[in-house]
Amino acid sequence: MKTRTPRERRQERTRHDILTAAIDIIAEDGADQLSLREIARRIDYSPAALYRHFDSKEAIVDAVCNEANRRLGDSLAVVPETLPPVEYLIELGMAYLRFADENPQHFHFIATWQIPMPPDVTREDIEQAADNPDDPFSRLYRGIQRGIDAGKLHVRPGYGALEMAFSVWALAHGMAVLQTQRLGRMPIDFPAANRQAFADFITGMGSA
Amino acid sequence: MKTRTPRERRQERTRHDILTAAIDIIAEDGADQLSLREIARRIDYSPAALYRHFDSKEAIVDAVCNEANRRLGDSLAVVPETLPPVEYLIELGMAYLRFADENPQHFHFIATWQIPMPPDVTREDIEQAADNPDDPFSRLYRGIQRGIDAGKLHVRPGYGALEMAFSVWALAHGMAVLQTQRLGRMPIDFPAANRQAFADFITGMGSA
DNA sequence: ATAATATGTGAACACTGTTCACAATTTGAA
DNA sequence: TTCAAATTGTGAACAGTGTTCACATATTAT
Repeated sequence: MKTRTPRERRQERTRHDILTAAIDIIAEDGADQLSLREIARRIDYSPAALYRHFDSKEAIVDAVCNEANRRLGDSLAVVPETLPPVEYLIELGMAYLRFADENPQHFHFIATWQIPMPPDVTREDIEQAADNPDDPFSRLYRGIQRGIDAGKLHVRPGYGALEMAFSVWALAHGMAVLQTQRLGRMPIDFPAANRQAFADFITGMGSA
Repeated sequence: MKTRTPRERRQERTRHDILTAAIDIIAEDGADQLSLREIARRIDYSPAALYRHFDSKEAIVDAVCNEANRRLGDSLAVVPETLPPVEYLIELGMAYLRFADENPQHFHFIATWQIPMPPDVTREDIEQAADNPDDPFSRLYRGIQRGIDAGKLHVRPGYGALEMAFSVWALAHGMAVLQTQRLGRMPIDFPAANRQAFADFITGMGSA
């Protein structure tokens, strides 16, 4: 049964309207202006009606986060995987920063919101999840492994692909947070400096 | 006139009580449980009374942020400045991460809250502020400069001490954010991995 | 003693997320 | 077609939030 009933289609459409309204509010007025009443106002529903489609505001915010994460994946997808490993990792980081710069509200939202982690994540889980072609972290993870395979990144005891991926992610994330929220007005040519920082970090990870 | 009037002493004490209550609430129940009414309840005032001492909740939060920043400065101060530059920078980063790990609520608060930056910051401003011995960023900045002077860090066109300090700060900040809020349950030996990442980054910044 | 200032309060306002009894609609089956 | 069941939307209410304001009290300075 691939085709859905009218009711399910309407339900899906309403869910979509709610999320679209939420995303618009965030983009226009910022995340702290997001309220159930404002969402309801925009889509001509009563505030209580939202509870027929989402369990809570938190559920709506989670859905918005997932959508933002999907868009981040799209932004990272433009980096061609045919690039040599080192260049690929640098461009991946730059794409991450571009996303944060062009969608500051959404990025701040992602960066701020508490995402509960599944309590136990094993290395096997991560290996398997790495197959997901669109997941942002998986993209980075595969890029790191290509760098290792090409001999450009140097594995050390207790410091393998996962640790490298985490560290590079942390560098990019920290840059994005500081630039969008805090130190963005410093007299720095951020794109140039960021590119150099990525290059230095990857160089350091490749030294014997 | 160094000695203050009784009224000023009471005023100062009340301000201190308010901030202490706010910090306690954050430490005990988390930043989202911080409300003026709960602060007032704890110090036996009416909510309206807080407005005789602070302009708004935001003003209270700003003061808490400053206090948290001061404590961060204390945590960084334990790293002896007599260490060789590279080791000093690594230990400074580790101290930053230790602070975030041991005061997750306060760190999340600092990391989350929007601090408005003075609109224009010049290099001269930063050079002067670098004299402040206790400011966390200044500490890092001076450590970077020691590394440069010792020939351990390699200055490039458009990538000097300020850019290096910003990048190292970003790496540490990103690690702290991800570990305390997001990926802390990954199967990684974080202290060891973080140390290696700092070392790699600094190595990379020293390569010709 | 008196006028000026500072400090604290209760009540109210406009918000927020959430719940709930109730009505209207849509659905699936007899 | 009829009828019961499930779904969807609503207004009202509740407890909570930050904030304001007229009013009373207490402290200071003249």
